[in-house]
Amino acid sequence: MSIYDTLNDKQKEAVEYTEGPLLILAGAGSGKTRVLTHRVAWLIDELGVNPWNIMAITFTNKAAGEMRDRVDQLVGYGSESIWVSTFHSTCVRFLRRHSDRIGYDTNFTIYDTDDQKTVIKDVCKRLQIDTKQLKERTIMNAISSAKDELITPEQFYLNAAGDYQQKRIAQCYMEYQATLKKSNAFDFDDLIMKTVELLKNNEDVLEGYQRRFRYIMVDEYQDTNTAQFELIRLLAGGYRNLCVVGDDDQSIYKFRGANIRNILDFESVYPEAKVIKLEQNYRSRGRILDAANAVISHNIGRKEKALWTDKGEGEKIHFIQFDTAYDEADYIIKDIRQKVQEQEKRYDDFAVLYRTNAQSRLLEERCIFAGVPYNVVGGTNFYSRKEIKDVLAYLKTIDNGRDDIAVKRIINVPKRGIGATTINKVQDYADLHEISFFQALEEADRIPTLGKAGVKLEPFVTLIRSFRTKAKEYGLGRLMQDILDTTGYLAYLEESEEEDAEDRIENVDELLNKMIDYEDSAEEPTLSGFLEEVALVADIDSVDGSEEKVLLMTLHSAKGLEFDHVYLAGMEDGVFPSYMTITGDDPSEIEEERRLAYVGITRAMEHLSITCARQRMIHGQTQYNMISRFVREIPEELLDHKLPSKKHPEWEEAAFKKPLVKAVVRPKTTQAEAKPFLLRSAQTMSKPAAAPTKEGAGTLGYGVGDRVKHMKFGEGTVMQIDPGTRDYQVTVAFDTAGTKIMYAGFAKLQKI
DNA sequence: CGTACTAGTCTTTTT
DNA sequence: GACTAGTACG
Repeated sequence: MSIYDTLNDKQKEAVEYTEGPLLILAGAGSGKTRVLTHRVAWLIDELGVNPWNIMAITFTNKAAGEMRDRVDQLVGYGSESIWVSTFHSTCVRFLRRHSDRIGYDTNFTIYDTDDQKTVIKDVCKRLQIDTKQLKERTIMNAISSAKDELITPEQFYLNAAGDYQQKRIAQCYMEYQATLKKSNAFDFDDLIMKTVELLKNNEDVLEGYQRRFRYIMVDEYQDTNTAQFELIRLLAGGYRNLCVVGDDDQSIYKFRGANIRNILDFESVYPEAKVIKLEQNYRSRGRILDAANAVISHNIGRKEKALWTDKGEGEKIHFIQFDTAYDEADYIIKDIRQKVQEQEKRYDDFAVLYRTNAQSRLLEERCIFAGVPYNVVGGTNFYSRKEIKDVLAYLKTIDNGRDDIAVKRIINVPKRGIGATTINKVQDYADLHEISFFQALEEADRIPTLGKAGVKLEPFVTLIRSFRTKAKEYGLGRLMQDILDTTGYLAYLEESEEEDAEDRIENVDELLNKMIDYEDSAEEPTLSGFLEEVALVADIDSVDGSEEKVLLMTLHSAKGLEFDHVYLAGMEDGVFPSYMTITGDDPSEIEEERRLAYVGITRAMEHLSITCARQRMIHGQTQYNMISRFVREIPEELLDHKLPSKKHPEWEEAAFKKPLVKAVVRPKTTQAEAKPFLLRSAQTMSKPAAAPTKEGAGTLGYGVGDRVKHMKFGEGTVMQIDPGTRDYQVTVAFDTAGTKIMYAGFAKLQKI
């Protein structure tokens, strides 16, 4: 009995077809990871390929690690020398070796989105761009998309032709790129684009890698962008043993430049390519699969596939609509708790998926309230916290003195009396002499404009220099500890009056632990190595599936995972599909959302619950949404409850009438109120509960002359109500706090 | 130079 | 509602 006997015919074919280009169209749950790992095993065991000659590119570090583990289990040796990593890590490895070929030092820094924004801001200032007219965000997105498409600043400028705005962006792009180069830094997109540049312009380097990587595999191929495709094309250019695995129906990263054409056109780029479809699903029950198939069939321009399963139809899909998002969250969490208590389930059998990170808050709250252990994936990244970025900036400053952003970030943290004026003067000097910011600091005594302030700079320079010396003899852990002590950063946190000071200290402590972990586990621990690992982690990477916790995450994060019971929360038009895509005029965006729905549904193995709410707060405003169109695309017989008819929907009609005030100021719901609408009386249902975009004056619940109560200011009298652009401005004369003008939505005044 | 307050934006998703 | 950038003031 061999390990390959457990594969079906198609899977086996894909495993054994090793020579030449191969496209595996793997539907959700069709065992593509099994195919990939067995394929690697096959290459090593049966064909005697040296693991060193195999490269596999995955989407996340987590997937890479899992792949290595599984190959290890199959083969038992050699898995450590297979090159398995993400696109970004792969490129960093190339660049660390050869970036001097394209004019960068090999100890470059990686700029994250925050750093990018700082640079862009600076660039805008220099180019005198009015950021009200041309937003930083717009510029950043434009540059990022350009890089995804391998468009250089010069090409961008040419493409702009007569378009003034585009020309301005092109100038920013040029200036931005120059700044990065001066700082010896790459942004995320550069990692790919510059690697392509490196390989294209250095034939010896390219040939070296082409010879080494005889077999290349790419997972989640549907989410690659043009630059990534070009990278693969170059690397596979020698042997052409390129195997890509993907599912066009699961392409959900168009906003990040993913080019679905890469999968649809694979056969035209590689005419000799073999195509194998994996259509048997081993994950989900029949009804779940039927629902997924029904939804995705509404998309046009996809590769026809028919997923099937022999697992039996399973139970119906559970659908409930609630009055409020609060009720929805309450129900989901209590339902999970009940199932764990009454059935033999573990908390990690459950996942709640939603469209936007903001939706996690309510669920999290309910978990705490109900005592349900949970893990939120994503949201605010650990590494984007202020205190973490500060400490990292110290490390970056020590590692790469040309990283101006890092230096400027910490030059006055903790306070050293070095303000904006001084920094600007130093920067001017640096610009004038074309040196880095730190070099300018070192020459502070030669900057005449500084005056007295210059004295404060010297200790800082000495401090950093001493760290650099220490960095050579200390281990990483000790270095960081020393930084925290010597700079007084820890003391600065400890003395902070802020409420979350303790959390921050914990976070810094956590970072120290990670650093020590890294030092212990890495083969050759270096500061650059640690910083790059930190820069390239994805939220999902840190998720440990064996913990007994409910997972809360976005649909995007859930890709590639599976759970016994999945809850899809917030299935409402305006939330999912998002407001942006509904109101936008690009129909392909709805299709992308639909693919996301498909991904969500197919995460479920045994049970699927779909929930939505009539009313929810978005950006601090109450919104009233209809049931998601995607739910309506599921055949009714697959659901356990009928959907309310769309023709005379009492409650939906209400969505266009004026709302009740009560709906806005809502105290915590009791259990009894949290009943799903299907169990409610018709009377309750007909209650108009909905909302035009702006609240009418009548909806405030009070008028001029009324006595009202405010949480902070106490009682007072309403003097005036003015319609503002978004919300009403209310002037209130408080008995004790004086007269205040405030926005009605924020003030939460209650009539007394 | 540092702080405290105000106004504006945001959120669709992320390596 | 939360966060951030920008401004006025001490």
